[in-house]
Amino acid sequence: MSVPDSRFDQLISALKEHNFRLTPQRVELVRLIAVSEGHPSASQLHAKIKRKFPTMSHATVYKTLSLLKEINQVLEIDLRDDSHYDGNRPDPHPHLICVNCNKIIDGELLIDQQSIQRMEQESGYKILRPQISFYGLCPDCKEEN
Amino acid sequence: MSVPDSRFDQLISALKEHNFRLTPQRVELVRLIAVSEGHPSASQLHAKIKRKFPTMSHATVYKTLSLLKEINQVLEIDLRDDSHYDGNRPDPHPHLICVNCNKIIDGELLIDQQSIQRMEQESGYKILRPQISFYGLCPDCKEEN
DNA sequence: AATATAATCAATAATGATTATCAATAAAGA
DNA sequence: TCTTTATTGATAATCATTATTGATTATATT
Repeated sequence: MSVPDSRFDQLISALKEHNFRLTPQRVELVRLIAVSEGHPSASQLHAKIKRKFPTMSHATVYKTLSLLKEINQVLEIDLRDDSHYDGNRPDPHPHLICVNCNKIIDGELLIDQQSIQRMEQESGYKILRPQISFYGLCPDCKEEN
Repeated sequence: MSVPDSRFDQLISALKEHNFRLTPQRVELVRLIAVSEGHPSASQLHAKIKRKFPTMSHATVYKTLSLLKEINQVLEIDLRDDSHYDGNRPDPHPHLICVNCNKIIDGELLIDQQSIQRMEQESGYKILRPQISFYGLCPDCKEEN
């Protein structure tokens, strides 16, 4: 009870809370997300899940990721050719994205909650999902110049 | 001299500085960007520029926008189906994007330069272009629930 | 001016991630 | 077990963006 749930359990609970059905495909995708390191793309997740569910289609992966995104359990990292997902840290945080090799890592940046509230008040928007991307050069690609 | 250049002049100067040629098509696109209000998409800019240059192709618009993006004169706002551009405020600032009607407005958020430098040091990345998007509901769409 | 070189343009086709459709299937609760 | 209805999966469609290529234009050099 006082022990924090595993990431897997958190995700499953979130799906239940929102009355989404727990299909085997979903459970497996959630498992993959929970154990994933880094920031896999939809295609990469699809490739992995096909080992257990050879008939799994792209559309299903996309739909499940959309669900999880909507209930704020995964962050989407919009790249031009290929969205990636962060399933281990649902809290808003920035990503550093290499414009040369596309490597993505988590960034640490204190996001002032008060500033966000002020922005909501001034704009009248209800903010649902922050997406903070810093495009630049990773250490390796920085040297290649 | 002490009077700040117009946005148009700034953009033209930036292109010159980087030794990009000033073709009539580019000058016109820059003009459209300088006078644009809001956050036009590549298609919208293309539609406008076709009035003066009926043969202008999409590719040329994209290439010119890419140039301007690289020299940090326009911010790209990556939406899934359709990138939009902010050509009037090249300084990093957030955008509020309605997930329902796609309306985009500028946000005001003080981005602590020190935090960014710290993030660069910790990660080893060289940050070139921040992109900060807050997805949510605009005032109109907020009510429709 | 004339020529050589390089940049840019425009038209077309190709790419490829994402989404729509819809019949078949299966989860969840009675 | 039965019923309801969300979900799945196969297929095809969409559509922004990019690649390609040959023609055109600007720039530099003589």
